Amino acid sequence: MSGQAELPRRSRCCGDFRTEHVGQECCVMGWVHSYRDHGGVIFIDLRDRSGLVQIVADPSTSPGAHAAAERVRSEWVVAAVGRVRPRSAESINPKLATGEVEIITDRIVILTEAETPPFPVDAAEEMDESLRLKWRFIDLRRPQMLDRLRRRHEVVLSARNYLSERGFWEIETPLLINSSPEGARDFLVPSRMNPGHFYALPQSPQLMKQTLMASGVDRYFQMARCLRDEDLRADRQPEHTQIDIEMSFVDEEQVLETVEGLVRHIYRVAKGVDLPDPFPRMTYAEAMLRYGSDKPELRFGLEIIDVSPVVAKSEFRVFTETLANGGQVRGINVKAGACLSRSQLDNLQPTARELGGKGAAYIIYEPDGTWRSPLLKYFPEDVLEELRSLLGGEPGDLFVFGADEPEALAPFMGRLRLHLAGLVGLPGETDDIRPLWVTDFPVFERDSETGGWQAMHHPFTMPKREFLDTMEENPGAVIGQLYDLVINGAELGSGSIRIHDPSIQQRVFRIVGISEEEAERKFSYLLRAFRYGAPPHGGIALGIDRLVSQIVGVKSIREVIAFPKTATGADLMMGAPGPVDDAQLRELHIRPVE
RNA sequence: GGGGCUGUAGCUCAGUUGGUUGAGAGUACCUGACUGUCGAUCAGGGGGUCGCGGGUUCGAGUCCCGUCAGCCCCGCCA
Repeated sequence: MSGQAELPRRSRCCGDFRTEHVGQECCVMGWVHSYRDHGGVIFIDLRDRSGLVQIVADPSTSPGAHAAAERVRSEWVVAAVGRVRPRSAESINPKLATGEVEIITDRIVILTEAETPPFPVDAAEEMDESLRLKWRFIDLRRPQMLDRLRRRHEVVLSARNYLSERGFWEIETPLLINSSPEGARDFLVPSRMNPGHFYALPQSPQLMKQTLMASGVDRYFQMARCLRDEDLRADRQPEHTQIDIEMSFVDEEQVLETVEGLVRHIYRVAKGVDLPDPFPRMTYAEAMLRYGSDKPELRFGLEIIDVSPVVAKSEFRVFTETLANGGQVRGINVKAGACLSRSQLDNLQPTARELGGKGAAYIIYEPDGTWRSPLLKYFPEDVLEELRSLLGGEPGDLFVFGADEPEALAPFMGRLRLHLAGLVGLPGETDDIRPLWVTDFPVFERDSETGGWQAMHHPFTMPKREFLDTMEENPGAVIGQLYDLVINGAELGSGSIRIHDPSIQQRVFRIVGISEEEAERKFSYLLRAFRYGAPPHGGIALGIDRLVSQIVGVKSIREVIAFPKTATGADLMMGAPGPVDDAQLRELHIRPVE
C-alpha cells in the first residue's frame, strides 16, 4: 500500500544504468514518466533528476510486480526492485542514455500516488508561462528545468571555489537594514518593537561590504540577495542574486584581473568554453559613439559611424538643418540589408520614433551597384560615393541614418542598431561569447528632473587621479575608476574603486548635493568607519541570474530562477503578495491609507 | 503611468466578411483489448462560463467599450 511499505534502499539513480551494471541486483526510485501496458508485459519509464530507465514487469515471472505496474499512472512515485539486464539488439533504444539495458522487476512498491498533472512533464511544446509558474513544482520536474537548476548550482559552486582559493571569505550581511531614499525604491519591513520605524531590505550590500574592508576583512564575497521595488523586465526581478565581491589594497587593474579569472573559470566549468584572455576593453565614450550603448553587443558589426561631414554636402534639409543646429548625422551599414522588404523599409520611420529618434532615413546600394532611396534626389553621385566609402558599403548593403543632437542620437542609434540587426537575423544562432570591459564611466551625470549633478553609479566611486584636483570645475568631465562587465550585450556586472579618503568623499557629496547632515544620516556607519582608517578598496557585483541565463542560453532570467515572479511582481504558485490580518497590521502599528 | 501582443476542453491549438459546428482537432484522462514497447497500437467514452463584465445586432467565440491575467517594451531600475 502506498506509503506504508518499508522503504528499500536505492542502489543507483535511474539515468546511470549502463551495460557494465548488467546482472546486478538493483533498486530504483522515481516518478513514472510513462508506461506502456501490452496486456501482458508492462513497460515503465522511471524518471529521476538523472534521467530515465525502462522497468519491465513480466506477469509470467513476477505476477505481484505486474499487478502493481497495472495500477501505476503518470507521475506516481514508485520503487522498483529487480535486476539489470541487457536489451536484445532490436529493442535497444538509442534515444536513452540507459537504452542498452532495462530493469526486470520482481517487486514494485508504490511510494505515492499522484493526481494527473495539469500539463505533461514531457511536453513537446512550450506551455503558457503563467501556467508553468502556478504549477512550478511540476514545471521544474522537466529535465530541461532541472538541468538549469543544476547548472546554476555549478556556477555558484565554481565561483565559491575560485574565490575561496584566492583568499576571499564568504560573509553574510543583514537583510534587515536601514532605508536609504536615493536609488531604487526600497522594500520596507515594519518594526513591531519600534512603532513607526521600518527596516529596509538591501538593494545591495554595498555599504556593508565597504565597512568590512574598513574592518580588515581584506577580501570578501557573498552570494547576495538584492531587493528592489521597481518594475520588472525579462532580465529584472524584484529580488536577484549577485556574486558580490570586494578587495582591499588593490587598484582597478587588479580587480579586473581577478574578476576576469573568475568569469573565465565559471564559463570553463559550467559551459566548457574558454573565454579570451584578457577580455577586450572599451571606454564608455567609445562604446556610446560606436555602439550607442554602454553595453555593446559585439557578436555583429553594424557599427555606428559619424557621417556628418559627408551628408553636409547633400541637399537633404533634415540633415543639413540638424547639422546647422549643432546636431549630428550618424549612419549604420546594414550588411546585406538591401534584401529587406518594402514594408520593412516603410516601417523604419515609425519604428525609429518608437525607439526614441526623430526618424530614420535609408539608402540602398543595390546588388547591381545602383542606388535606391527616397532621398536620392538630394544626393549627388559623388556624395553617395563618399558615403559608400565611409560606411564601407558593398553591393547589397543598406545604409540607415539618424539625425539629432549628439546626446540623444547615441542611444537612439544604439537601439536602432539592435533593431536593424534583428531584421537581418543577427546575431542568430551562434555559440559566440563576446565579453567586454566597459571602462572610464563618468562619475557624475545630470539629473533629468532637477538638472543637478548626481552619481552615475553611486557616490562612493573614486574619480580617476587626474580629475581629483579639479573635479568641482567641470563635474561632467570627471571619469571614474568605474567598470562594467558586458557579455553579448548584457550588463553582467558593475563595479568600481571606492573612495576611502573622507575628504574626497566630502567633496563628492558636495557636488551631488548631499549635505553633511544628510550624508551623516544616510551613510553614518560607513563614514564613521572610514574616519578610523580605511584601506584603498574596490570591487564588483556580478548578476548571477543574468550570468546563468546566458550560460544556459535563455532570454529571461525567470528560466533560471526556481520560483520567479511575474511582471506585476506576483508569485503565482504561493499567491504572494497577499492580504494580511488586521491583527497583524495592528501589531505592526500599521493602518492602511484610504 | 504609457504603448504593443496574447487569452477557445487538463494541455497545445483551429474556428472564414457576425449565421449548417445546438463549439472542433491533436494530445492528456477514463474503460476495454493486446507479451517487447519506448510518441506503443486498436476500439469506445467523459470533458467547454470561448478570461470576466457591459454594449451593438434578429443573431456575437467572431464587432465595440471596459476590466482582469500573462508576456514584451518605454518610463523607472544610484
